[in-house]
Amino acid sequence: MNLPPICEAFVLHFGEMGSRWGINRAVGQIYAVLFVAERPLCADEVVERLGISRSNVSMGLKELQSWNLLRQRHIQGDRREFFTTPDDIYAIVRTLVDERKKREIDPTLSVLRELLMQTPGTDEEKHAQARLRDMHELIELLTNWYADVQKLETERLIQLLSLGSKVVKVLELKDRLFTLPGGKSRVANQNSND
Amino acid sequence: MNLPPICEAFVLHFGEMGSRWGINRAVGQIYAVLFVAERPLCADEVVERLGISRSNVSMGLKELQSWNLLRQRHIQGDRREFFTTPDDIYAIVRTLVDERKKREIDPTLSVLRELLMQTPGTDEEKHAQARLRDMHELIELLTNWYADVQKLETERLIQLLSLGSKVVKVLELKDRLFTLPGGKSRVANQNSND
DNA sequence: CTGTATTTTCAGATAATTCTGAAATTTGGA
DNA sequence: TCCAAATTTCAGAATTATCTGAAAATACAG
Repeated sequence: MNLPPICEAFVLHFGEMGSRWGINRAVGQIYAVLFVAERPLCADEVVERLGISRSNVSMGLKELQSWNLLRQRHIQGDRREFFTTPDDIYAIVRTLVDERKKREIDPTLSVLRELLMQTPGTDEEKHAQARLRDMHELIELLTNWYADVQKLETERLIQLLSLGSKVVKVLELKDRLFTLPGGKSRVANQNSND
Repeated sequence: MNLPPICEAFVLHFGEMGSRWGINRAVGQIYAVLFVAERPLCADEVVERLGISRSNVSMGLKELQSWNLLRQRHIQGDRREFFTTPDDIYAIVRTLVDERKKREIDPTLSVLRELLMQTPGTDEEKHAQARLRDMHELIELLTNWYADVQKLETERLIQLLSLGSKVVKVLELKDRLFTLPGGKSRVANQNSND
């Protein structure tokens, strides 16, 4: 691997981590190399830095492109294509989450919905459906939250995340205002599940 | 596969999805079978339902246990061990996130910190460190948010998530209150990054 | 302690994924 | 159009991961 020590350590770690997700080692390493590079690199430069075959890099770049994780650059008078990762790391994470959602969550939701439509034949199936309903509800809660929060500008998102659970103080206040002394909520809570 | 249609469809999908994460197909299927089962199952019952070898089930159960994803039950006068998933799906997701964080995020954070301590030898390394610093900062923001929110009771968590970006209205109000007419924030924002 | 039910381990078989080099294709300039 | 640089494709090799059956280990009643 033809990289300065800091970059090499990062690339190796990132490749390793990538392989714990659905992404294979080479693809993870290619992304890491582009992520730390000062300028866009062409495929042959990636080959040189990682010491893997040209065809492997070609396939890896294609895969990363299918995830929308790369930007392409053309340099005047040069036929090669150059690749970078977006400068804005928040944009990278948004893309990553969007794509994983599209590939993993959405199909799961549609399977769950389909199975919840079916008429259970036995008590066993009835119970299974109840479990799937819980799962469906939770995934919807999470994806709706994400869809909502995703619309925010990065600065607002950072504010929101920095606040963490302190937001709950607002909720507690709201509860105090809208709850009768007995403890029962005055307003029905659509997400209450017990 | 010896399961009613609804269960079978779910188990197959879940196994498929599991294999896109670091988890292999059999392990995903074992978890799915236990998740939809009406009562705790012993290893042989899992074998019967999935049609895979006894040893594969044994290894799969061990792996799931190392993720803290199973509860064990002993039945009076029965030598076998019975397994279930927790009833509370929120508890399941919390465990899942905790474990993934422990295995993937924490090691990454420590690699990033280590690399950021090193003295860069070249401009290339200096630039790489700047990128790693961005990544480190973002991961910290996300994990701190999670650590904070994780402490909430499930009902509060649901409230918080249901609110989504509506929380931001509070932030906007806060900004209006604490911002001078010129537009510059009156209070320094520790997380501003532009 | 003995015998049996149950679980675990692990070497080798099987299957799946990843990687490569060579050939085919595409691209853009002359 | 033709040529050469650049990229992509793909069959088979190399590597990894997964699965199995048989053997070993463990647990527990009597």
